[in-house]
Amino acid sequence: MDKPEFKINGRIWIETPDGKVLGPGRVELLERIKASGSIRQAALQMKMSYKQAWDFINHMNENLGSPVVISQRGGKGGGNAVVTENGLKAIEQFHVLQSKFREFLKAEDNEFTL
Amino acid sequence: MDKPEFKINGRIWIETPDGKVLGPGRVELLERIKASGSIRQAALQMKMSYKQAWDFINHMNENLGSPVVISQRGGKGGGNAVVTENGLKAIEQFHVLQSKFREFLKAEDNEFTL
DNA sequence: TTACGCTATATAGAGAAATATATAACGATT
DNA sequence: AATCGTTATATATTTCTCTATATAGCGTAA
Repeated sequence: MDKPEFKINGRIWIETPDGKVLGPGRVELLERIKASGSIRQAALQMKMSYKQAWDFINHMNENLGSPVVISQRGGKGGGNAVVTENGLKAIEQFHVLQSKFREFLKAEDNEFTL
Repeated sequence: MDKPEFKINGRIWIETPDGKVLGPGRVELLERIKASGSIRQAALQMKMSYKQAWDFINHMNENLGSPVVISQRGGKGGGNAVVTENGLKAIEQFHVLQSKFREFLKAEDNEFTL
């Protein structure tokens, strides 16, 4: 049969009254900062401009209760960035949500047929 | 405490190997075409350019198995557009999905706290 | 004290995406 | 035949977003 294959897909994020504050991209950014200790390197890895990465982090730091990344300039290596405890919790909790969402999508995947 | 209020939000859509083919906006467009009998009027109501509306419809017609909108030019009123049986099914099924998704979001809404 | 590489910030520029505009085609109605 | 409002299509323009670029600030280490 030439029935087209429809796939249900989607995206979830966390928002405050000020708008989106955390989503898959920002979480990946946090994880890469955690791994590399550098905003710049994380941005490069994701082929994202440093400015965008910095804007994301700044926005998260200001809207996620307490900072998720603490950065310093100067010193060994020129500076560094570390993910805070709060940031680690954000990563963890978003992963849980994302996992449940994937289950939802999987469960509904055969529910759309024309 | 000044714990910020986090809201989980998201978006779902239907896609084929060629990309997104149906989402909340396109469904609303179909509904307005159904109600008005006009692509132009539906686009105006949604403050969307006619071209964008037409492109959406064209893409849906070509990727949703069979056409969802049939349009004619000339004649009484200058022309008209009607939503097909297939289009009605698409609207209906997407609403079902969307409803389940809202339930999912609601259920998970307290699951993100920092 | 100089060099290094990163953070921090502003501004300019490129690219993409949406909109606006223009034009042709069409058929019932008058 | 002339009119009308819409569909259909192409092109130009605008708007927006992202990227690129430039510059300053910083502290450790050589």
